[in-house]
Amino acid sequence: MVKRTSFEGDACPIARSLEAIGDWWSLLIIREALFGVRRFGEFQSNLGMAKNILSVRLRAMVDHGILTTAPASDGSAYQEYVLTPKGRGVFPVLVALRQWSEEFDDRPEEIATILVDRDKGRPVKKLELRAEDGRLLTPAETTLKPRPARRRSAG
Amino acid sequence: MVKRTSFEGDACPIARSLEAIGDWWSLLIIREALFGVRRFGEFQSNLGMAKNILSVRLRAMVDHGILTTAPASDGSAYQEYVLTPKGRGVFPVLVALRQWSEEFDDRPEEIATILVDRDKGRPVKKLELRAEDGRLLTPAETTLKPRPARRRSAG
DNA sequence: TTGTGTGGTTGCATCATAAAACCATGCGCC
DNA sequence: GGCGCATGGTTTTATGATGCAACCACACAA
Repeated sequence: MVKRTSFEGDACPIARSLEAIGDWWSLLIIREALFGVRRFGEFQSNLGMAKNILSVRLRAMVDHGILTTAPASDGSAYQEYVLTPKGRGVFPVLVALRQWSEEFDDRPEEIATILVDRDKGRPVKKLELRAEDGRLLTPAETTLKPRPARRRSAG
Repeated sequence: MVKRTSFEGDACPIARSLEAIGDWWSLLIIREALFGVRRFGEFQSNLGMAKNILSVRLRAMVDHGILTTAPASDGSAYQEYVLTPKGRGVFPVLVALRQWSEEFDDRPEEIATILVDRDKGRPVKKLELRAEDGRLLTPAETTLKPRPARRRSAG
């Protein structure tokens, strides 16, 4: 197989996420969707991507439960693509990517926008990883444990 | 050009991040590196990926300042690949991907590991986006603003 | 019926990826 | 000091993914 090695059966949750949204376009499509974009043509012109690729990606994300097709909404007879809760759950990933760029990009002056708290107009805080008791955690202060079996092994 | 449309000059920081780490393997390589993997062969066998691709990815990430090559460390005469601060800064992205999978994966029982606080052995908290004053923010409570110009326009 | 706009699908050229073969170096061994 | 083997890659070659352009389908209007 010279296929693009699927991570579908992988036990690592990171690999499993990448299986769904780890390609070039999906995260940008979700970014647009979070801004309220719903129509095929709007995705296409905003992202400047090929229509066939967009078509394939939208369908894949619908299959993954990230998007849903809604029959209409503003009168026109075409369907729309709206985020499911699973799709909206990608938001922290996008924020993490954004903040990584803001912190480490070699040409930060080329970054056009900052993410702000809508109420105050002030930049948001950096995402922080905290322990159950609220302690800030560095990567080294974390570790992986085997997932505990579900009670009754989920019959 | 039928190239894989580069986002290099894009003003969106998310696109810029994806330009560097948005491909199939880079994030998994960084995941391994955060676990302490440093050697070519170890990356290769842990990830089960083709050696040529690994070679290309490692070089690209070195070029991007995510990894550095260290001449040696444990006696053997080969070089190693170690994360830079920029590389370690990817950690929140990986955590966000992991948590997305944990929350929304269709087959969560296939996820093998959970991320825990090393001290207490307890699961870490979900990443949260907060305003400057500490208020929890939903996507809808955020917005984008043009980046303010640097003082003196960085003459 | 023709024309236009939206929402796609199809065809074909090109690029990226993957597997395997090959090459280079270091090292144990005799 | 030549032989085999492990490590760390590079080259070769086949195929899947991507991108552009052209085409098709449907709704609506004149």
